[in-house]
Amino acid sequence: MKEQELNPAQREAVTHGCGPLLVLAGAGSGKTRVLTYRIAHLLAEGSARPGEITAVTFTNRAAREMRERVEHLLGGAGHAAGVFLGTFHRWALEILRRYPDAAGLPPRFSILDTDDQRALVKRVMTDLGVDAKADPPQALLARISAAVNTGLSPSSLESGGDPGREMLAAVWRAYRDEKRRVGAVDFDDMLALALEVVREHEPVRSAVARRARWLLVDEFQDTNKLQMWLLKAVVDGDRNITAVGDEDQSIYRWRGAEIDNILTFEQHFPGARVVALEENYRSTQPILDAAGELIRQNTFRRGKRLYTSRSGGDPVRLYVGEDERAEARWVVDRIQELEGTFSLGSLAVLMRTNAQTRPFEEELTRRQLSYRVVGGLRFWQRAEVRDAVAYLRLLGNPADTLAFRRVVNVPARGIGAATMDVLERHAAATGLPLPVAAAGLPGDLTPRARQALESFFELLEEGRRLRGELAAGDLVGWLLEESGLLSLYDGDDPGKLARRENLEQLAAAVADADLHGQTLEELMDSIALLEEGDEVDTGDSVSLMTLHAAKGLEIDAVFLVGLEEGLLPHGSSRDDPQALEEERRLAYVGMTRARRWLALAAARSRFLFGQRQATSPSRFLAELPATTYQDVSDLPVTLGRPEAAIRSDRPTMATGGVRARGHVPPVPSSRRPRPVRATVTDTAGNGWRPGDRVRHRRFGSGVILSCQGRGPQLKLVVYFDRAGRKTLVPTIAKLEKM
DNA sequence: CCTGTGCCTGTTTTT
DNA sequence: CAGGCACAGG
Repeated sequence: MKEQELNPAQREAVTHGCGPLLVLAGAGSGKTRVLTYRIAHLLAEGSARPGEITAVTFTNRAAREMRERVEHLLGGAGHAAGVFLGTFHRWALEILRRYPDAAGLPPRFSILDTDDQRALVKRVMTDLGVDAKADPPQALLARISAAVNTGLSPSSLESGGDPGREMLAAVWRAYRDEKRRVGAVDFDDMLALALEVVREHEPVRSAVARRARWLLVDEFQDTNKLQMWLLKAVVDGDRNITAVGDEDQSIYRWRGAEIDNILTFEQHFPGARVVALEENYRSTQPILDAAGELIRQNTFRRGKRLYTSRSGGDPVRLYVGEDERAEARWVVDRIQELEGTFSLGSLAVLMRTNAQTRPFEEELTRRQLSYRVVGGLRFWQRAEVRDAVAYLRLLGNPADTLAFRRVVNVPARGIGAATMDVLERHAAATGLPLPVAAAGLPGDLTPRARQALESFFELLEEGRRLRGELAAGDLVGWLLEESGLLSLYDGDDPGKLARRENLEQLAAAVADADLHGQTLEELMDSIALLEEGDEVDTGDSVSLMTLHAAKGLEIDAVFLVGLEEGLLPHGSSRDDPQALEEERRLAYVGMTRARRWLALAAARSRFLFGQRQATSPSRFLAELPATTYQDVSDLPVTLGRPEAAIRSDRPTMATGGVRARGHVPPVPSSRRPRPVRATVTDTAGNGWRPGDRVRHRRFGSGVILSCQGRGPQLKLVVYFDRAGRKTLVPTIAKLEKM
């Protein structure tokens, strides 16, 4: 261990002994260095055995990087083999994979991706008779996710008689039941179920705690409530938790991140030592000055000031162009100039939304500069790859309804809506998961459909048999061939060729993983957990990416573009002071990625919404003192403070930085449940009775089989003449008596 | 049962 | 401008 390579604050953090430790690590202050040295230190000193260290990050990229650096410090690959080093989700998933019984899951439970989630919620909504037009499934899913991540349950939403919340609770409950039935978990479930298991099964908890006797958490500012509870549940004994983070870089509030977790760390872990890292080793002084001035405007922070011991550096540039094409032209002009100094691979254009890449792509293409869009449509998200993965999921989990629905007719086998209706009805009648019911080949199928289903299930059976015999890569190859997935893309138009290549790449990836000793199950977990930045090749091309995707990166020259009201800060944060602060942090994160060159850019008009619209410069630009940048626009630029910024509607803070205890921030309007129109046709007041004939807008007429619950929670089981058995909540469903 | 067309609507970030 | 959805025609 070479501890002399650390500055005094870093050394203090690295060599800290037992007990909670909070490291407030400003941007570029050596946060990863502290984490990796601390792990290496614990091992080298003999304080910890590898199997007692659990280090949790937010991205696979960070985990991988940390492992490499720890192993390097310890003298080579494999030296940190026993250390758990992975993302929160991977950690939770490992707990669930090891103790599926405790979580009430089948041994080979599937993992739903966002598309599956949306499809399932949509389905559940139609079953409940909720109008998907009024409430898009994604919106409900987002609210469910927010609720899960704050530890709520469906019943906690039901009080108060708000029909919108009741509807949400009903959808949530049905969605949850459906996942159970299907034997699948979604992303949020991983955390929620892991927490549940750990809380309710002491042997599991203590096993996890032993493995995490030394617990280290990266990017602590982005932990949410569930994650905090999970950490607290497994930290015992000496409470050796090391949390590293920077409140100024908290950018996942919309996903449940609680900036309070880092602001009030000492209340959660009394007696914690706090170490602040304020010396920046990344950026030049002008960049730090501008970024510091911006973030100073935030109130939800502890407050710190980064400094660097190096002097000099290029001034920060500001360019405001006529429109987004002028903005792109200016940026690419600079890129061409900088190409002499930096390699293309160390230049990046950062933006708020994915949609902003287009003009840059066009301009870069025009000048034949190579670029890559980080996190566009990702490999594992492509339709053909997801189809193949769905087949694999079905092999492992015969009850995987989502996977079944996805591929039962891919390639087309003549199983359309009519056949699916028969199957759904059969599944509802027998109470079996859809694919299991379908495998029983119910009687009222047309001969053609029966034939098609039969061969589909034979294929799956054969696949399950071959799983034991073939190497995983060969199994996938066989599957692609036999299922007809590959031949779907026969021919040589470029689209088909690309798809075929993707499928071949999938088979290659599986074969490769196989060689590395991963089972097919493990590989599929990895696929499900794969994310942003994981497939970034290190080729020499300019990166275009969102600010979120840039988190944790270090880039020689940064262009932060689209600094306009409505974009950055984004329009969705308009009425919410906390959301506005997060937008400011987002800009701050972007600026502090830059090592040596930083430019800020905006356009005066932008093509949005199908038409050209005038835009005004971001308030963040007005917040920068004119001395912190050099305006190089070819148009006169006036940076006024927009009305919203002048209105002092920011919550008041205790002086000194940390928010006053007990202060409850106002509920942001965007989070407040929106009233939803509920058609209550039960105006007579004497309710519904079994045997009553009813009519539903979509399902037609039917008869009530049974009633459960009362009041707004009343659920009816109705047998519809056309659509079969459905469970409906009459306060939500448009149901009328006949 | 599958595919193509045309209308409508809704726009953020993603482990 | 895009993607989703409903409907018509093959």
